[in-house]
Amino acid sequence: MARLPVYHRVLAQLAEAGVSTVSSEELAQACGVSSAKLRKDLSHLGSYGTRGVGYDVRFLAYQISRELGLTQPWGVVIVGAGNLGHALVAYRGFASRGFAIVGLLDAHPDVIGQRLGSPDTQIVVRPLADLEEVVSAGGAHIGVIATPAQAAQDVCDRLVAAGVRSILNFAPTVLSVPEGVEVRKVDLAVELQILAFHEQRRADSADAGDPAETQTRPFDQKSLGEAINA
Amino acid sequence: MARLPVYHRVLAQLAEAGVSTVSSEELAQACGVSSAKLRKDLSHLGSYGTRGVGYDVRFLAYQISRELGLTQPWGVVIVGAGNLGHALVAYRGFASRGFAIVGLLDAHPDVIGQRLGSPDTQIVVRPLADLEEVVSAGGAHIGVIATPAQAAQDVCDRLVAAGVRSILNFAPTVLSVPEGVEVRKVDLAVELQILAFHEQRRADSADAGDPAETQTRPFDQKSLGEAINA
DNA sequence: CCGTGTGAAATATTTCACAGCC
DNA sequence: GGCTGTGAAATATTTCACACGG
Repeated sequence: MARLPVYHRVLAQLAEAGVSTVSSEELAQACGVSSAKLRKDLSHLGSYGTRGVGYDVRFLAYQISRELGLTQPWGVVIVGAGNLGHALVAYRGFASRGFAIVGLLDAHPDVIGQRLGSPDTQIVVRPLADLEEVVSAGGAHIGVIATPAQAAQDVCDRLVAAGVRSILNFAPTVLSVPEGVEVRKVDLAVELQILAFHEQRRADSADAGDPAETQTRPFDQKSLGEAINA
Repeated sequence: MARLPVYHRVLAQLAEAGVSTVSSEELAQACGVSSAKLRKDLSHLGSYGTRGVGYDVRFLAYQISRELGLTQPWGVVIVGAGNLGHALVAYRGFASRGFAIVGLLDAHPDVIGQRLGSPDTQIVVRPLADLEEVVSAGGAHIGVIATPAQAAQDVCDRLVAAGVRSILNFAPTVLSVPEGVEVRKVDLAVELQILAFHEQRRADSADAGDPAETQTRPFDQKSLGEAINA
């Protein structure tokens, strides 16, 4: 479960829109969760709401950002300057949430030295060999792996050896890391496959009533659905 | 939960490496899950293993692909031809799993008409106005939103109106969709924030033993950690 | 009144542990 | 003997429903 960041983003948007107070019901709706779940989540942070009124938007946003560690800057190293690496560098959401890209690395000679990013936050692609130096000089806390699957484990090992303990992996591979290192992964094909599964389920239930068809798929659709859902 | 796609990918890799049989223990390790969980997940599909032996790699891979609906091709429309759109078009993992990009759309005049993709699977950026036509002509089942947050809800509405019922959203916004439409979202900033949270927790526990410091953060770290974990 | 905060109940998921089959 | 498949137990998460404070 990772809903705090969503709450935070929605609160930031509300604040920008000039809203000063929200009820759990309103905020929950905007975040796509139930109000009971939202209140339970927030209750873990403390009692920041006012009964009969709701939550102060800016105050709650601040409390969540403190909780998430967004009040201090985190250095991010991105390994892989392909299309995905480019997309990450261009992504506006990082800087605004306290993430600073302290390095962008790639193994391919053609892209090394390339200058990316907006004029104010320019970044140069450096050779993969500089990884250790970039991590220690830049004080990077988080490593992002945007390389081909083949290179991912090696890059991961080097990031860990250099002291990085939080890794975001876009390569379609299961990384093995020592105890204490946190890995999160984003796999585009996996997301599409989950959607395909639901499409298929819809197609299947469209021919419900055909007994022969039902016979050839002798599993429990309900529990399988539960098994694959988020 | 969405582990079937991972099992499938690892099985495909094993098959390619010439492995013909795996035990739940081995496969689980390669997938980064416990063997009990793996067996429980697989038991929902049927009894495809052999006691005392394990699973036939190719057979199990096929059964999972059937389950996921990977045995038939799914059309994918990508809206947004920025860096992320480019990355998605370039991603090899789609075609190999039965996903065909039937259209790539963008609102920006500069990129319309641009040709992307490898020589064999070329794709041209078409104007956003063609969305409805591309969806119906291409028989698209899945829509991918890779636009700025601002445009996402409008694009989503048009995709749904055109008949798309499965959406993968990369824009940092909560989409509202009618009943029966499945939305999955990938938010890069959210992933980084979750990692930042863990970094912060580590930093906090580093100054454990300082009572004053503990006093100023009067929440239950354990349950919060549980609340944010995947 | 209204809406938060929260115990208690209902669900869901994960883990255990072992019977059963190859 | 080894490994799957699975009930039963242990955890975790979500939902309910309402007491309590502003």
